[in-house]
Amino acid sequence: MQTTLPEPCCTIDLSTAEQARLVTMFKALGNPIRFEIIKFLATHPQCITGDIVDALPIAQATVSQHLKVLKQAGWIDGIVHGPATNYCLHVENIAWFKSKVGEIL
Amino acid sequence: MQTTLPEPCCTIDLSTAEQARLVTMFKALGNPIRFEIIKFLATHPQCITGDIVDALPIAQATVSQHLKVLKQAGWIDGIVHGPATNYCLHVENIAWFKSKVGEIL
DNA sequence: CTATGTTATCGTATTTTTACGATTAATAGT
DNA sequence: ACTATTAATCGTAAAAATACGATAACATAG
Repeated sequence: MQTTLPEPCCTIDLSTAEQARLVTMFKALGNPIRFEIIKFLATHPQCITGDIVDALPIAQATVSQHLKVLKQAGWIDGIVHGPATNYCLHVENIAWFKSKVGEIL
Repeated sequence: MQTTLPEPCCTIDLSTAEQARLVTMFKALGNPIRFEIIKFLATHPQCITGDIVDALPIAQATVSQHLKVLKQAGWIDGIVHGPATNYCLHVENIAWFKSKVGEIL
């Protein structure tokens, strides 16, 4: 009953680095708190860490950790402004993500 | 130096259930092996579990587990055909994912 | 220089994910 | 019914993610 492996119907053009970057972006948004942060930033552009902390039911240290993950994944950008940090969505990377997902799926 | 929380610039229309579903889909693809499986299915439509196992460097039990995660997340569909299972991408759910991501980001 | 406000990092406990071998389940062929 | 083939599930060990309090770092105000 074993069928031979069908020939590929097409190829996907994606470098190892690009694929790793995509997986990292998927992983970063695969967490309810981080998704909430992205949603918050989408509706509240240019807010500081404290605003995000206030909007969430978790400790400041944990929020900071999640922001780090989102930043390293490329979803957000943090600009230090005085003692505070302004966070915003990284529009270029988000566009790249959507474009690549559209190519593949 | 504390700024007041800026007013939301817009709202995002997303039910709790939809948001949970999106997070689950992001999480499922946030794993290198599962991403590879999706890529494999995109280029090799209608193959069986064994084909996927052969294409990956991990044990059959682990592949089966990953397939379950992808199926529960809605990325793929498994149709039992004799002793084997044919897997394919769940095109409707994928379209839904892309559409929602486009709305939000 | 000191105090304050803001955020990041450290150390750690708990939970979740990942991977494996072994076993079970289910179907098809003889 | 018996055997072979295919895939899912079980039990479990190891690794990674998540959350917290405490502390450190850094800029600004006084």
